[in-house]
Amino acid sequence: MVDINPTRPRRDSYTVETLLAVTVKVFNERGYDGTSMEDLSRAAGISKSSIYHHVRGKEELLNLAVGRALDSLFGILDEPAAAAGPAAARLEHVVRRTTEVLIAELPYVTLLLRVRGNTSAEQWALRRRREFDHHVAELLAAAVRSGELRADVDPRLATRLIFGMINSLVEWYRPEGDDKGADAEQIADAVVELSLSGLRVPRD
Amino acid sequence: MVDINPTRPRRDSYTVETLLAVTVKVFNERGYDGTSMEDLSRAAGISKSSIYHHVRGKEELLNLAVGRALDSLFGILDEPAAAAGPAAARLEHVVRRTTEVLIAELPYVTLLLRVRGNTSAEQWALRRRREFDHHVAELLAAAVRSGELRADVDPRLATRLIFGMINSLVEWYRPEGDDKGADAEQIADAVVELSLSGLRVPRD
DNA sequence: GTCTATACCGTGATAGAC
DNA sequence: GTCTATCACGGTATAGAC
Repeated sequence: MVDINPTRPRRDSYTVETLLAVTVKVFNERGYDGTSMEDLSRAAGISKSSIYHHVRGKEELLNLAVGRALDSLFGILDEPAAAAGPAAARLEHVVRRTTEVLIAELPYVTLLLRVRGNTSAEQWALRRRREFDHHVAELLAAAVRSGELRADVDPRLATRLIFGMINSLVEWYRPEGDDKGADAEQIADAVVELSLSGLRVPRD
Repeated sequence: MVDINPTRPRRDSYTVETLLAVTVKVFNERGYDGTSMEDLSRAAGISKSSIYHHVRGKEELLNLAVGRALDSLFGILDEPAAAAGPAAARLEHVVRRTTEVLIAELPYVTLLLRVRGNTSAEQWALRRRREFDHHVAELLAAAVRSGELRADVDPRLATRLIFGMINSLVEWYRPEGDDKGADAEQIADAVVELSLSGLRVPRD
């Protein structure tokens, strides 16, 4: 008989997937470098050496986590609404979806955003993040050229500030209850509204 | 004869201040936990044990750095333009000055923003940061109540997003050349403009 | 104020039994 | 698939000479 909820780690028998979920939680609490294999074994409820049965070591756990986050983010760029139509509408879609994906994959994206580039695998993650940002900056620049967005703010700078706004979610957002979807909706609205229309009351 | 530039660390004879400058740089590159005393001694050009002559240990260096960043930030709230006048104008001043201070004290604020709360000193730093944010959220809420800002965005959420935008500077901004002040001005303008008016072209 | 030498402990990782 | 036992290494920190 198959387990009803395969994403929740069960004591007695881990898979890489369930072990990863526990691991990422601890990494985010204590930082990657601040987490020892001892910490992980305690959190998972198994011995250190049992962890090595599932993965090569600590760094492999990090790679699996950030890889998953990157896949989710790049998936957004392939969505129809991000690939065709007026540039400003495509931008709005990417901004909204990035916010939603960040919330849906919160632990994994959190870890991705904290990677500093100490190892070569981390540097690869940083390069892919820059690639994603660059793609969005292109979109924003196109919207400026077509007159849909203001020309008096540097597209690169604006892109960075908007991502700063979105990415900062990992610093404070904590899912509560079962209406995580509604939460995400409300926050995504605020992000889109703030970045496109601003806080000031409209004059008309 | 007194040294011309006491903020630049000289080989042969460190002070706590000059040692701190080197330390913070390395902490930001490799992460606090990822930095060993060996790393610090190599970067400073003195032996490990010489470092212990100046400070009690690694954690004291962290405390000194984040304390300095917090002092700079809280100094903003005492400025006249932040303490009196219409709420929206006070908010705009705090947003602009926070951006400027962050750029002026970049290495120290960067370290502050990366603190995760592993030790009690780090938890204290997190509490003070929240205190600062709370103060600004109050300002924003007051501006909403007086009708100066839109009422359809939650003040707490808006505050967090704006700080997210500002704080994200530490992830990518690198001072270049000698016009650091001009840089700061341009970025602060963009932050204020984006958060208050948004990217969309005005309709009037 | 700096050095060399070293104590001591926690770390990531392995061996081999069950 | 998990365990206990153990290893080699690198970490923070200290002692004491110059």
